[in-house]
Amino acid sequence: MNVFEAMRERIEDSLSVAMRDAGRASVADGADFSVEPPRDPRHGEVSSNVALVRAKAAGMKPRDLAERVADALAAHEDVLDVSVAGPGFINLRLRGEIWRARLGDILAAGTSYGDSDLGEGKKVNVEYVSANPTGPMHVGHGRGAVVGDALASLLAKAGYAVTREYYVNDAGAQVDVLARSLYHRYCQVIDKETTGELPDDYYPGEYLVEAGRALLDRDGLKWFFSGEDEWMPPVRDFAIDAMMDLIRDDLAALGISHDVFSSERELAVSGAVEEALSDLQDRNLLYEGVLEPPKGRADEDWEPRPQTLFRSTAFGDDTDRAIRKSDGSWTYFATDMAYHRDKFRRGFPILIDVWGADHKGYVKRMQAAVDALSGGGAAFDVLICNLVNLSEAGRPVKMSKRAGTFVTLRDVVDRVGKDVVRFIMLTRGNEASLDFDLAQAVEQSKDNPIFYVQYAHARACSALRNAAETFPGEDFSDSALGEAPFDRLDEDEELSLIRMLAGWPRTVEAAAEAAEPHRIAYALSDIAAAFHALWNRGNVDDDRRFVVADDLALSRARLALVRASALVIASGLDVMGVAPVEEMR
RNA sequence: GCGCCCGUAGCUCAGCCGGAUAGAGCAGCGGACUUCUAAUCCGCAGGUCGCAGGUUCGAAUCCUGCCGGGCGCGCCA
Repeated sequence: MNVFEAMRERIEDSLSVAMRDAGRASVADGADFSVEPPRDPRHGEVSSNVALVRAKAAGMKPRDLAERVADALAAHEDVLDVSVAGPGFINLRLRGEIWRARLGDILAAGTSYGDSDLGEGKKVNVEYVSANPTGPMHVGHGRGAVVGDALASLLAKAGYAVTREYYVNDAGAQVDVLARSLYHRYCQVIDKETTGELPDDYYPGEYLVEAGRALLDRDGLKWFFSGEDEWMPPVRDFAIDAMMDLIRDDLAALGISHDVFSSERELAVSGAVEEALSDLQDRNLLYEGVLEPPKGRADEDWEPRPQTLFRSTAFGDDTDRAIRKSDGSWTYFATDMAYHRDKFRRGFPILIDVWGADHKGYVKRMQAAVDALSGGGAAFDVLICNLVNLSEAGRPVKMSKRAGTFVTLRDVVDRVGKDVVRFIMLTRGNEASLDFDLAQAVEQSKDNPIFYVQYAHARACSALRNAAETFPGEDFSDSALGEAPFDRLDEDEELSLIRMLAGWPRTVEAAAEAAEPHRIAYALSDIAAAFHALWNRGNVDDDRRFVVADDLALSRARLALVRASALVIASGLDVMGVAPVEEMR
């Protein structure tokens, strides 16, 4: 049970009662008012602004309406105390049992506590990573990967049917360059002397030397004496496969696997682009035109050129967009439009893309395109992930591909571990830039949020281990603790932690609705803080330890709270893709 | 020039679709350990929410205009 949602319904009922008693017509219902824990605990346990929001429609002063609703609420058995405060807030205190009973819910549900049907099983496609298959992933890609993956898990927890998708940009000039780079390495492996140095515009990474050897192993000297026309297609395929293997390995190291990989090239050859454009053509959204040069920027190479344009300005874009290059091939935008149309037509009414900050300027045109191609039927959202600034003990890590000092995502994951990387990547909103300090990330102190949260979980496990020693033979399983006498939990700090845990379903839903997985990290930090505070009381006062040797019943009740805290933390870590630890040693 | 993002305590940042006296961590100061791991906790101090208007019962939040910073701006993906 979600206490706040349950109270929302009671407030709705009380509102109707109040209106009827006042001789007013009932006001249309809806979720336009808040039911939430107030920031200041002196304002009660549950607070609502319903009277402020509905006063106008009710034709009453906010405080008058609040008084009436409060009177109706006061009659409810679960409500201990109601007051009207400030401009017309209704503040409630509930019977302790309402809160305590949530411990039973948590112990019964385990880490699936907080699961919600908010999404009503609607299909959502989350496209993330989509790094070009030209080399290993860098740290910036890693952020998009973690944010996308956590968002997908979050939406799944909130009741959406989520598909995790990767768009492989395996078409266009860059994969040809990749193929040439690989071919060059292949030739170098065979005969370094005659092949010569790697040209400047080729991909320089060592990983292509390995791929070159692998190509030699597979095909022998077959391509060494042939012309580019001949070797390009097979070598390109080989290169893309090799790079995708590399990327999949990098992702696996982060614990990420996608459900669907979509190929740009397959899309281009399947005629999907022509279909999409013909859709637009039919609706008169394509035309031949000449774009204005961008203002305020001197561009020597600018030449006015008539080209096929998509009327994206009709959907809020700043300028219309080209769909064909001068060599006759499609622009990236054209294939990407076809791709998004394809996703929509595969039955996803909700599309979410996770992109890097360098693609921010691309958002409007894609929104315009999805709008046009779905006839407004698709909800499309883009999460932009800002830069990651890597540092080491406060000093920025300088990276240069040429100097060979480039730090890859894999380097970082191998250094600090996947769980640390994932957690750190979620400690900021995705649009804010993120400082990632390699030294601080593994520091064992409260400066390090992942340590702080993991430590709380470990401590909880420790308390349970201790209980098993103190009370040999006693059953401290989740189901046994679910039967503990919760009414023994009557101290303010205990109740305050219980209320925090009871708010977990609300946190999950709010984070999912806002598509902000980082909120989970913040919520876990809050819960960990409350848990640590509770723990420490036991250091000051023996009677307040979780395990009290001469009072089994009290111990069981407290351990139920301890276990419930661990389960909620584990539930949040699960959304983040982080494994909870049971001890820190 | 245009577009998007950002500007909150000395520092790094939260702030849920407008809500009550703006929060947390770090740094600073003062306390709590013969530990269910003190790897933690408690307290104190610290703010014209960039500036100026507007919208309204109420604005850090929404709107407009400035100031300051970042990113992007026809055929690269």
